[in-house]
Amino acid sequence: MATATSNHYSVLTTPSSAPPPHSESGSMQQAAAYRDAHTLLQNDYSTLPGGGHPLSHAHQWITALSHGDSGAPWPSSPLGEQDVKPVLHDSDREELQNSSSLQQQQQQQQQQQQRHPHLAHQQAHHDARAWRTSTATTHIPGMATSEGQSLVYSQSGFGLMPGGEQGGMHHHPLRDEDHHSHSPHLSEHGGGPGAHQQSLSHHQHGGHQDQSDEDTPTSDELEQFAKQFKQRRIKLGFTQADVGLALGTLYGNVFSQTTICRFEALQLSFKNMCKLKPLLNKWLEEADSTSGSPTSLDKIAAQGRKRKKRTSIEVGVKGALESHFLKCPKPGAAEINSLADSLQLEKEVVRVWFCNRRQKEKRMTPAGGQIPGGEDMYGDTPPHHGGQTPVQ
DNA sequence: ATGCATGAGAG
DNA sequence: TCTCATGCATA
Repeated sequence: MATATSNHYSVLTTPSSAPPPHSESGSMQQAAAYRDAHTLLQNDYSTLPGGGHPLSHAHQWITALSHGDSGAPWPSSPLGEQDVKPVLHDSDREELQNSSSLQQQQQQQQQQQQRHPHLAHQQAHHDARAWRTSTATTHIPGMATSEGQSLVYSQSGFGLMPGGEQGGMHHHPLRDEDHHSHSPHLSEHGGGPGAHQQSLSHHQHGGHQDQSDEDTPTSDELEQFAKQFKQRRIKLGFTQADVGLALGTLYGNVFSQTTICRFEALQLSFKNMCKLKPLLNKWLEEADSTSGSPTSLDKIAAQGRKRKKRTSIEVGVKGALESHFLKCPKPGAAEINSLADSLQLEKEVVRVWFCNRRQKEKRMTPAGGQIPGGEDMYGDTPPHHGGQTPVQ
């Protein structure tokens, strides 16, 4: 049946100290102490015996940002050197951004760094799915942008939103909602993520507000950029991981190889793509100008955190899950329970599987060949909460 | 390159 | 609880 992790994860609790890093313990009780030998071996996870505060890896720096950009924003915690991030050059982000040279007209020098005590609003109320289905429908209304909410990510600290401002970026082409039964998808980028060069370069702005179209990347622009980026990156001899780390030194915002990869493959949500683009754009400039010089790429030690071992779901089980997904993308707790029971999986695993599955459907360039614009996908149609109903 | 997982934030 | 951004671990 399921592989190693069906029952319990290797729990090698150290006899000395093993403070469960999980602050939450509502749904996963047993999960309080995964300690995988692998993890422990690969990364020197010191479980902070003293401080004991479960820092959430990358999220640490939100605290640092509050200090402003004083060189090395890394709090590095009281532990000293567990994750000191040597910010080599604290290049001025402002100036560099102004000098956008080789890229498009995208200039968002307006990066106001608003550090609230909390930095919230991670999810704007817009729907970021199917962002490349630009010309989806004809209706595309003005879409009142929620000006009030700052789209500042809790993680971005700086205003690196493409909109320059935080008030005008929820107007991407929303794939026709589920209501629309028609979708003149002209995206004929046949072949998937590798052969898209479509020409839907048009702006979905109904010609209303919005300060400038330049700063709101269209799906097409993003595609082109991603492609171009990858090309340059490879030409310069950098790996995706390198870029991720470099972003850390440039912005204090480290990203993993995974994220870079997904960016290049356009496997992120529109919003996410927009957020990352300026960063990567800047990196390109940096890398370009520095090409030839010994760019000191630092290897930042991986932050520690115990992770549950990845559950490998068997193909058969996966198939079953997919079948259910087709019928009901959003199963309720009860259904998840029964499913988990019949499939002999943990409820959490099933729940997460569905979550991930939904996410996968939302990003474009779906693996399954789900071409955006190909009508509506599964009966998404969440008949509730206007929270995610973008079109207003 | 991608599958499963974590966690913040919102409802 | 869900979504969404993100990443460790792995195929």
